[in-house]
Amino acid sequence: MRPSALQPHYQPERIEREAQAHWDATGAFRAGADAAAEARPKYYCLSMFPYPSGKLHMGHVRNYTIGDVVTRFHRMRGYDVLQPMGWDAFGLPAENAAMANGVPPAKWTYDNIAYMKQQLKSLGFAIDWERELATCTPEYYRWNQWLFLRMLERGIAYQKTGTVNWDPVDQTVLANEQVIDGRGWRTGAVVEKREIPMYYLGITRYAEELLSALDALPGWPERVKTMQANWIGKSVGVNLGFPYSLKSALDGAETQGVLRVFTTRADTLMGVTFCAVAAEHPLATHAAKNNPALAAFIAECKRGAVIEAELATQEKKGMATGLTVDHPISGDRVPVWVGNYVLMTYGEGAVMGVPGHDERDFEFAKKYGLPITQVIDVAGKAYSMDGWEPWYAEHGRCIGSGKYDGLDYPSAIDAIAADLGSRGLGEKQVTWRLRDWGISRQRYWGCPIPLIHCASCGTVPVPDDQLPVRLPEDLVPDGTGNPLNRHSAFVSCACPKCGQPAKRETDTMDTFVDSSWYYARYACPDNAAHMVDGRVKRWLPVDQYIGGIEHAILHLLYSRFWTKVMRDLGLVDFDEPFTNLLTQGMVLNEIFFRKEAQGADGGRIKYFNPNDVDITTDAAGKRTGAVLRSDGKPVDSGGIGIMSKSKNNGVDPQSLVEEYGADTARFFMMFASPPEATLLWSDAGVDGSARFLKSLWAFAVEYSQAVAPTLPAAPENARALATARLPAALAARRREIHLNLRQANYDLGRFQFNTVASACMKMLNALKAAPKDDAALHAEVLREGLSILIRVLSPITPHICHQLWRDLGYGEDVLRAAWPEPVEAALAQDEIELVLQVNGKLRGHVKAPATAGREAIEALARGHEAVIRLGDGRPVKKVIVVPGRLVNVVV
RNA sequence: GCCGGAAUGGCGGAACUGGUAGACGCGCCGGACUCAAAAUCCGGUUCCAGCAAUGGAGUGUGGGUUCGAUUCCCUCUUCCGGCACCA
Repeated sequence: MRPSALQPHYQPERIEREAQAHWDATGAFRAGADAAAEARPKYYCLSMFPYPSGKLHMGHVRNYTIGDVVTRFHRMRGYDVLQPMGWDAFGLPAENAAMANGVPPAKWTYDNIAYMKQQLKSLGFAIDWERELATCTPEYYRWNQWLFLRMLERGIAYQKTGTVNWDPVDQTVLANEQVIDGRGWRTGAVVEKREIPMYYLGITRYAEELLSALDALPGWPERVKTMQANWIGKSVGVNLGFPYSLKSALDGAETQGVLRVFTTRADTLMGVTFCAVAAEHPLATHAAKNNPALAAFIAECKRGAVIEAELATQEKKGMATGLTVDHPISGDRVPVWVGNYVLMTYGEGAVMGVPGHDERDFEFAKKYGLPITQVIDVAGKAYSMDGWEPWYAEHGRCIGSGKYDGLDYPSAIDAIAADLGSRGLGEKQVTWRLRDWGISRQRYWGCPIPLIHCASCGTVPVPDDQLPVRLPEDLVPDGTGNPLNRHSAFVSCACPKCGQPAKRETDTMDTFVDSSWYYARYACPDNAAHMVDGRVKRWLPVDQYIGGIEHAILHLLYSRFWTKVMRDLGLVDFDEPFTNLLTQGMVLNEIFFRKEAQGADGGRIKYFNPNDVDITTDAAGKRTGAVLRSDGKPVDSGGIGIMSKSKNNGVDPQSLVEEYGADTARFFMMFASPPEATLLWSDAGVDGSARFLKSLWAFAVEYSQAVAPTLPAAPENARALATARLPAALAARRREIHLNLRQANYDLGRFQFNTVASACMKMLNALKAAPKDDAALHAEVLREGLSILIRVLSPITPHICHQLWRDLGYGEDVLRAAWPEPVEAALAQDEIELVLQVNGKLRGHVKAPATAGREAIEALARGHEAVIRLGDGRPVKKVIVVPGRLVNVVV
């Protein structure tokens, strides 16, 4: 076809508008659009859907550009690609916005979705928008409710109590994020722990499969699999009992009991000098009845943090209960302590204290003067009570353990477990760190839990034909508890069993429920009668899932669990939802804040956007501080952290797109760093990306007439340029093109897009440097080179490539072009240059025919001036030849 | 605290299986064009010594394996992510 006239100047705004209009008009990104598409192999490329927080942030742009590059690359390689998009639309920020602005969360959310969708469109992503979904719509969340009821029927969902943060002033449950230094974020009141009834999903039933199936996920990064395995935390040990008898304070009656503990170090059992229980443990409660000091200590422990990180870092404290239990082997009396470091949620809520061989117990014993005994000997090491040494915790042989002396770790555990078993006081056991998934949230903006509480029938599931339980969309939370509680139209209902007036459950589901199966719904978002249908079979599982590393554990684990539940219900026929996973590194930015002076209960922290902050430097250019531009007064540095609303350190990509265009924004995002790496945001360098695209455009304009009319579209395939007839200098440039193509293809395969961007820049540099002595041959090399460059670049900057492909006359639509492959003949060379090393140090280069053998190269090296000079007559000990790369002479 | 990861010029980063460290780009320096500026183009740019040829040092710290280590092993430091109610 004849090329149309290229605009003389690069006009991204116009090019991008036209390309997007073309894609819209042709329905370019509809997956499975017709029979021809269905005939191609499918490829499901999914990026984690965004929370509609208001505007896209850089993390989104990075995530979705990566997904788009993968999508477009596979499309050109012949796949029928599905890349859908939707909205993780329930959650806390909508309630916070409602409190701040008085706007209902629903309106705020839908407005945000409309704005962000337009932003996504302006970036030119190859998204099939016909499949768009939002989790806050009843059409979506009814299936959360439906599946929850199926889980309830099977006992996978069940009720028990759970601990929450309680703000006593606002009379409301707070998220962990809303607790700052133990105080409520709005009231500043000291937060209390509360035990309330909650619904749980039995993820621990799937612990074994969730762990072992990690091995069947070769397409997942090792680090994610390791994190998940550690989170699931399978440990094999011994569950053992310390018998005790208690005298009732009321009537003096003796009750017999057994304190259960779990340990992976049963071999150290004879070194037990105390036991420690959690503050919530029944023994602690019992002991506190007549012991006000202990009761006060327990109360203090219970007041403390809910968050594990805080529990783990707080000072280890304990108090004796005055109770003792009997050692299960020796029968010795062992004192029972309450320890603030013992977690009620792990194992039995009690641990045996072996200060001789556990660092935490050692510190605890030192602090409270409890005895320490050595019961494990490691050959050649001398034990001392004075200070902890890491080897104390190593495996060794038992000493000071009576009949077990001399046994090694496994045999000691076997012997001790056998003896405990014969007394009915213990057995080997597998314990998991993983806990069941508590999904109840005392919040408005979430999926209602479909239950009804009836005075006579108890808790009754909402019948399937009454689903969905619709969330009223016009409420405005005010921070004092769930507004659903006060909304009688929602709460009041009839009991489905007896018809009597009853109350609807007002807790909503954890938003992780919403995101645990959305990937399946994209296959059939329009099905009003079923959660999933046959179309899932074509698209699922997801071939490539892309999202932030911060989701490595929770979201991905919950999704895997949910998939297995759906499989066991016969809804899907695969075991794992995501075949390949790319964990994108986070986009970080600096954090600036001021602690504002406030009342007696401490200052609130106010965060400032880095865009509004100037860095001050000294004469040497070294950073001295930071000031807020608006008032010139200093702000504190909060270090570097993930871009987030709460830290106000996000950078709006919109301005970047408006100033430079989507292609530049996309190119820079890909060029700045490899996808998996953490990226500290800086827009220094955006200019370079813009310059490259401008320069590419100018180059295409300059040579469009020379290059355009002569050759068919993909000459490296259709009619190979004969390297032999090219002058050497021109052939060398052509070789660069194909070398960079080879490199780009390799890098695309491993998702290293920054070097793909580099390769494109190098290709343009090579084309610019191609000698023009022979105008016809020069034009042919350019014709081929540009066609390769435009196609390789098109997944990253699709708009400019769309336009250039047409205007240079390569074809109608670069989307339908075949992906280029390097031509072997173009890569071949007669003579190669080898690195010459003497004793491992670079001393020069030797040229050799490409066909030269080991001996010939060795001879060349021995005769080299540098080898003779540096060898200084010493005998050559060894010559190492790495074919095609280097020769190293050792003297 | 525990689990996972990262560290390379002034900056972002490259170096595929242990084989030329710093590709590509930014910034900076010098030059061309311009009345001037912007834009663009050309050259230089890890550090130290030297006019140069060249030599030495160098991939967070300290050690180890190897003819050869950014790459493998051990140690430490700092930073980032997760820790179950932010998403």
